[in-house]
This record gives sequence, C-alpha cells and structure tokens, in this order.
Amino acid sequence: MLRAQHSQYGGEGRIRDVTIPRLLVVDDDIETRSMLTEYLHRQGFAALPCGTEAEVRAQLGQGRVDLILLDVMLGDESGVEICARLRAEQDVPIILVSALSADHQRMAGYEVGADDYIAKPFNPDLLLARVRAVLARARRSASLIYRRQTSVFRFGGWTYDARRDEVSAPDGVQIALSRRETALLKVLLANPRIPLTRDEIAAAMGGDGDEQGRAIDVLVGRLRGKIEANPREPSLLRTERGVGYVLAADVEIEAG
Amino acid sequence: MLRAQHSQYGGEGRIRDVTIPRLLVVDDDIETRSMLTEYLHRQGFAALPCGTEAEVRAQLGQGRVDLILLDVMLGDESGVEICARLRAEQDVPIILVSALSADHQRMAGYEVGADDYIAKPFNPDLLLARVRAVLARARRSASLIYRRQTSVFRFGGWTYDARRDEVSAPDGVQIALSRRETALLKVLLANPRIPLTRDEIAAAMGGDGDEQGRAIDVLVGRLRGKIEANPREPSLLRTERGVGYVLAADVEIEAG
DNA sequence: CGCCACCTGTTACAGCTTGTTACACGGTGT
DNA sequence: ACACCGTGTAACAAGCTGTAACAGGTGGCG
Repeated sequence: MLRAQHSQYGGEGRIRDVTIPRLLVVDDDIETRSMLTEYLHRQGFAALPCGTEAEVRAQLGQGRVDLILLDVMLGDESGVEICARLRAEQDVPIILVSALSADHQRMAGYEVGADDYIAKPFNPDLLLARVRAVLARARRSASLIYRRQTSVFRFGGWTYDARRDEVSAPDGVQIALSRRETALLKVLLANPRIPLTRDEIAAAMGGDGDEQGRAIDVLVGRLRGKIEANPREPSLLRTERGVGYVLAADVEIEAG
Repeated sequence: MLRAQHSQYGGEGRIRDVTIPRLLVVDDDIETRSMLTEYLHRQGFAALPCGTEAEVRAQLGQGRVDLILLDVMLGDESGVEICARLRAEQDVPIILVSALSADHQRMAGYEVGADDYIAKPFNPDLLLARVRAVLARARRSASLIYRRQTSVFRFGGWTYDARRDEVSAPDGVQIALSRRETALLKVLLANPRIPLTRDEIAAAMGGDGDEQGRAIDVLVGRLRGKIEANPREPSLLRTERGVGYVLAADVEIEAG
C-alpha cells in the first residue's frame, strides 16, 4: 500500500504530460488584458482573460490552471489581497503585475505568496521568460517524486536502488524485501541517525493514524533478520528504548 | 535535499522539521560575501560563504543546502553557467545576483533555471523577502505530497479520503480495499478519463519495470468486484481494448 | 538493593493478499 | 469461416502481515 502511495505521484510524470499550459490573465483594463492574452496565445499558451476575483475562481472551478498573471490594481479589488486568499487555498503559481514598483510593495507581494513580481511597463519577452521559468519550476516540483525514484541510497555498505527496487548487501548479493520491509527501509533512509517513534514510522509508511499494536516492532525484527550481520545485536537498525528505532548509519544519495 | 525527499512518504511535516535554513552565499568579492553572510546570520539563517563553484559543490556534498545566492560575475567563472550546471543536477533553489540588469541577462538567468534574479545594488530587506519567498515556495513544493494526502477524491458517487485511507460507496458505506487495490484506485484517480496501459499502471504503482503478466488484469477485476454495481458490465473502471483501463468518471478533489 | 511495571524481542499462527496458471469467451482480421 | 488475440475469471499456492502470547531486560521507585 505504501508503495502505491509513493509511486502514484511519481507515476504522474511518466504517464501523461499536459502540453499546453493554461494561464489566467487578470486585469480590469480590457485593452491590457486583450493585448497580453493575444501575445501569450501566439507564444503557445492557452490564455484566459479575467477581470475580477470571481472570474478567477470560476476558471479555477472549471479546470486546471497552470499560472495566474495578476494585476495589483484591479479597480475595487486589490491584487495583493486576492493573491493572499488564493495562496491560502492553492499552489497555483501567481505572478503579480504592477505599475508601482516600490520595494515595500514588492515585499508585500512576496509575503502573500506571489511567485514573482513584474513591474509595468514590462518587456513582453522578459514577461515570457518569467512565465516560462515559473512554469518550469512548477513542473520540476511536480516531478520531484519521480526523480527521487531514480536515486541510489548507500548505507553501511548496503545499497538501495530506488528505481530498480533492489537492495544489495555489502558483498553485492541482492536480497529480497517484502513491500512493507522496503517501505520501512525507505523511511529509515530518509531519516538517517534520527530516532523515529513507532507512530512516526507508521505514519511515514502511509498509515491512517490508527494504533498499530506491535506491527512495527515485528516488521523491524524482520528487516533486521535480513540486513543485520547479527540480528540480536543490531548495528544498523538500532533500538532507542522508550523512543523507537534509528538507522545508525550515514546515508549517501546518488542519482540513479 | 534529504528532507524534501522523505516528503514523498507523506510524513514530512509529522516527523521532523529542520528549523534553520542553510544558505550558500557565492561571490568572489570577500567584502560583499561577508556583509551578506552576516546580514543573513542576523536574520536567522545559516549562511555559508563560497567563492567558487568548487566550494559550492563541496558544501553541497557535505550536507543539505536550502538556497544558493549566486553572483553572476565570479571572477573567471560565470554564475549563469554554474547555475545551469547545478540546475541540471539539483533542485536547490538558486537566486542569481547581478550588478547588470539588462533584460536579456535576466532572461538568460531564468532560462538556465534560476528561481529569482536580484539586481545589485539591492535593498537588503527586499533580498530578504525574496529569500523567504523562495524558501517558502520550496517548502510548499516539498509538502505537496503531504497535502495531497489530506485530499478527498470524489468520483461517480464514491469517495476516497486519502488521509483516512477510506473508501466510501455512494450510499456512504465504507468498503475495505487491499493495499494494491487502493494503489490502483489512486493511479486511476490521478488520471481520470485517460486510458492507461498495464505497464503504465504497474509503473505508477511502484513497479520496477519487470513484466507483470496478468497481475494488473486480475487486480482490476478485484477492484471492479468491489466498486462496480455490475462487475461484468463495468461503468466506472472500463476496459479500453488493446490499450488498457480507464476511469470513466470525473474526479473532484477537495482538501481533506 | 529488590521489586514491579514497562518496554522490546521473538515465535507461532491465522487470515488475507497477491500473482500465476489455465480456461473460456468475445472481438478482430484475413 | 476460421484463427488468433485480448480480456475476464476461477482456482490455487506461496508469501505477507499483524496479532497474541511469552520471555528477558531496563529503569524507576520505595
């Protein structure tokens, strides 16, 4: 089950890619809106004009939005406040656009969670570069899990290759771990030398918060049986009495 | 980096938080470096001065780096090129710092993957706001998977609550899915109305690329047996002959 | 120092999960 | 019409997984 939880999001990058980013252009000035929308269309984006927060929300409700270009002065509405409200609910990248470029205003924009801030009048090509940078960054974030799947973890002479899902002993011999054993190992590898409580381990393995009984202890024992030279005196996967368990090894991570 | 990695396990926010961001200040000018490093120290960051790419790499090799402030003019080295190289290998946020602020240079910076671009001379408070914004954004990205874990998916009258790991039928009755069944459901929910090949499904479920035989088919059959009114004539989880399977329902996602 | 409660390791077991295999049926192409 | 391919399904075996019970060790308190 945990495995599936990991891989689901890693698999997104490998299954389908949406090719046309969908942008909202939010400005109460119709002419500015149209000009920018057309420009972005020509650059290969789906650009949708909005004049108010309500229109923005309507678009968000209707489908995926990849980025919002949000003017600071929106008639009766403040773009900065809209940005703050949207950020509290959404991860969608937001670029604030303003004719005013005083530093304290820029800071306010960043503080409410804008991804970038562009001063009018702007060079369209620079705007484009920023749009692309912000989109690329968002794409990179979305693929983080996928990339992590290609990592090789080294600890205490052992190797865990996340992409191949293979665990190798110091002598190079592969051992077979069950799905739960692998999940436990991954949690430990992600937290070298940090004692983890049983609840923390269970949660990290995808638990729903229910009390686990002694399941983690048994699982630890099983993993020890496979990776410890002497499971009765573990050196890699140690117990911290009253706390939980700790991977007592440094972990080195390489791209797979 | 390690922290960001184990967010894939859905447990980052619940296991450990690293509280002091670690920044690299990269500038060949010692005075600038020192001034900035001290300023950032006073603002609560761990700021480490570097003068060359080699020093940057040494720091990256020694431990987690949360953000790199990278000057464009680095004596014999070009900050933009260093940025490009680092970006190809790393997700670490990079802010380029330059005395030159022509638009084409800024665009070059964004194109090589910089997260932000600051012109010298800069207002230290504005730099700080940007550092914080970039760090906050990185943190948000790192917590994406965790947030997804709190999501509720609705499809065809059914509900999957990711946090509780509960699946409910249209009549509100909970059904029990096995771990693999849940994993399959998640893959489908992440790709509504998109036909997925068996290989794609297996990969998204954490497969290591090995041929799966008929396992996915059997699993689909089992999930159908639990969620279809008539498993012999499935309406939710349909077969696309010669391709694979598709979730024939719209999916609505709510924060949990 | 001794006692006791708690913590952890371990074993055995039962139930469930999971993938493989084999067969049947329907669809498609020649 | 026939052959082949793709998919659904049932049966089965092996493995996985957590629970329960017991034993030994540890730490705190009197």
